Amino acid sequence: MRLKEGNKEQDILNAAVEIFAKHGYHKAKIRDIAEKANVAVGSVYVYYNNKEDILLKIFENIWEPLYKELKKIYENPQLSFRQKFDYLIDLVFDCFIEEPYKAQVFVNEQNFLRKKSPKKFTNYYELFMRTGEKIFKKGIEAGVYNEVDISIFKRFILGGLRDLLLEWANKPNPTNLNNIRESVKFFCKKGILKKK
Amino acid sequence: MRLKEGNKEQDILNAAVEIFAKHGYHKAKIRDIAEKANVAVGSVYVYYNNKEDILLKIFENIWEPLYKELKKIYENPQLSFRQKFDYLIDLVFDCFIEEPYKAQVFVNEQNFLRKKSPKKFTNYYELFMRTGEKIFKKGIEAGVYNEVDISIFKRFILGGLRDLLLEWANKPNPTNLNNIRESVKFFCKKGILKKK
Amino acid sequence: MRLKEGNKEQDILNAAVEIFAKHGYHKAKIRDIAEKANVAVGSVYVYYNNKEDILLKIFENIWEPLYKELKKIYENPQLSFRQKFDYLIDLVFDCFIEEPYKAQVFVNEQNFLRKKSPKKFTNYYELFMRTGEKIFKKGIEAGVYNEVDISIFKRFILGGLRDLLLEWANKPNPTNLNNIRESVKFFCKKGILKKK
Amino acid sequence: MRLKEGNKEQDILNAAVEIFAKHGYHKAKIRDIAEKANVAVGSVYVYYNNKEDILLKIFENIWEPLYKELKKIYENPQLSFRQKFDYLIDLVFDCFIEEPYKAQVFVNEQNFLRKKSPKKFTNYYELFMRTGEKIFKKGIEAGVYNEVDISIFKRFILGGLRDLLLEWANKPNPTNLNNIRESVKFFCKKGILKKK
DNA sequence: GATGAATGAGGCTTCATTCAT
DNA sequence: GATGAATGAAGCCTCATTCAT
Repeated sequence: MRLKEGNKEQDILNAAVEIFAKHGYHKAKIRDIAEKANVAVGSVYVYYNNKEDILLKIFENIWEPLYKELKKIYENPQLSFRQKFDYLIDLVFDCFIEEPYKAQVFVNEQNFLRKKSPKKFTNYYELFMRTGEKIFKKGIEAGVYNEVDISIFKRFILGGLRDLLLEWANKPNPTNLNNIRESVKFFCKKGILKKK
Repeated sequence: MRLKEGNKEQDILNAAVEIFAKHGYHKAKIRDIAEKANVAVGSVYVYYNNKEDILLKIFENIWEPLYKELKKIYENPQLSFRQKFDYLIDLVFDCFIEEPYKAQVFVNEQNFLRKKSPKKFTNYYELFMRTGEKIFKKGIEAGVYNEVDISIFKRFILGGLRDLLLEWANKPNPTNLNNIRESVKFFCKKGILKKK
Repeated sequence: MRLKEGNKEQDILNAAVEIFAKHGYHKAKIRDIAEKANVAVGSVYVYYNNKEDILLKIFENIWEPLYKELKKIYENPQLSFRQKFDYLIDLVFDCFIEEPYKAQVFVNEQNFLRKKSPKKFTNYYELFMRTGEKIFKKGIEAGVYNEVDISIFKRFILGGLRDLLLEWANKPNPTNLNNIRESVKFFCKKGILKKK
Repeated sequence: MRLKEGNKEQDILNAAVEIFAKHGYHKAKIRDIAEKANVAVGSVYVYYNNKEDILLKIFENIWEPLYKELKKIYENPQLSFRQKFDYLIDLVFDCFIEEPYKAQVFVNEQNFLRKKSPKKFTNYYELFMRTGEKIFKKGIEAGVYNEVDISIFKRFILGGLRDLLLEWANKPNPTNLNNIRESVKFFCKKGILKKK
């Protein structure tokens, strides 16, 4: 039989990330994805059921490693809660540092996709959020974190990160991203008001 | 019931906010907007050049009052920087507290619209951001705020607020919004780490 | 407002009959129907939900008058059973005598459509068949017709008519159709075996 | 279970009959046929040039034995014309009595296929029809059959049989088919009108 | 022969926008 | 201004067929 040529499945996914990032999911055309992947239009449908399926796969690929890494942080007894917070932030940034297109898709399409297909959206997102929540909860119990409303705080943090990622992704530059990362850590930990 | 007063322009805008919120800008149909507004499809084009034009108007209507109110806060010598921060947060929440549909459009469509038509996007957004920046700058100079990177901080705050607004808008409830508001103020000012 | 120009709904239907007849339902293209009707492709969807909907309408238009006329025959006390049979046959032939395209669609697409969308298929078909059945039943009770199995006989007759209609429709010619009509009447009434 | 004996060609044909029957020729997918035949898609094209070719082969397989059997009837001097008619009807029913799928394909696809590819359609069909015609002609000359228009009568009979076969094939049951068979013989021979 | 990955032409349908009244 | 019928470009997806192994 005819063997698989190269890795079309991955090529298509990479192309989709770029096309979705540049034009947005709705304006992105399957034809453009296929062309970018050096693949025929029909081949896209050999590997994915439809356009939405591609986007779902992209988010699966984002949230699965994020969750798995966060789990390690959560379960690591060596780390202080201060460190755990820093590492959580690092995790998100590291996920996108070399991949601004992925960052754009992540920021721009998640809300839409979760609303449209909540059943199909990757479970790793929920797992990630719950694990983050558990870290905060333990940190509060340990008296290290302030007694914030965790469910609100976690959304706030993630939302803030998203906007920063997007801005960076429009003019990607690793140095900037590291500046951003440290700034975020600083004011998430210290807040805006100077200690007296 | 109040009789139709012939303010079709506003009826269409209100309808558009709801339809955009429910289906997203791209999936929203002009026909649905017209129906919701009790207006013929053609009438939509009497008042707006095209679909995008409606969305631009919605954002104009959001950012103009936000900017104007923020300017008052900025210029008010009576307010401490601590208060100014609180008021800034209140401003954003008050803008949406009775209008979850508006919140959803605000959160979901701004990035897309700014990217697609940066020239046409309301200037009040930039004015608002710059004014916020000036408040922070002065607060830092006054030694009240920590020396955060303002351009990063402002995006972070706004991003965090957006995600929270969206979550709330999916199950709108004024009490919740006020809880969220106070939580946000707390940890933006204090940070997550407890003072020793 | 813009008024309806001519009668596009009917134009489209007429065009569809011709295109369906020539190419068959499955190979028929909406574009060809639109062109034949001197109408834009989109206009087809102003009047019909989809391709199948057009075909359903065609069969509605065939079976509704057939049923209504047959009902008159059934209820007419002036007619002998011998006449009723002749009139039934005439009814079907008259329905198609000037319209070979309609005959082709009638013959070629009914089975498919009934199988695909039994719920949406016109009720007049069932009504027609039941009325025909009632005529035969009464004719048998009156001792005029042989005691054939009606449910079988009615299908046989209709099936035979269909094939004849199709052959005629491929080379339409009113004279032929009248020959066919009289032949059918003859052997349906007398059978193939000569009376001794 | 009998082990696979490697008769892919026949397996594919059998699978095609079932798939064509269930979905209709146009909606039938080569992939489904291949799956049903436990064969790879490509293998279908080892044995058949294309989809239409499969259908042509199915009809060849139907009409060839029909013709050959009818020829025997025609040439058999032992049989009365009365018997010849009965045997003709039996022939058609026997062809499908164990194979409702084949009946469905026979009824639903012949018109389409003959129209689309008259050149490629099996010659045995024409031979069958001509032989049937000859039987009737001789029966008329012998004064046994009524002087019907043979070319019309043969189409009528065949059309009637088709509709009955289809109805039966949708709910196959050998007993019913034998009832149908006898009914058909009865009224084809006697007609609907009772002898006075 | 056997396989199934790869292809790409083609069609149905949608829907923002236009325009005649 | 108001209307809604009419338009037609554009895109997702299907699937028969091909072909490299």
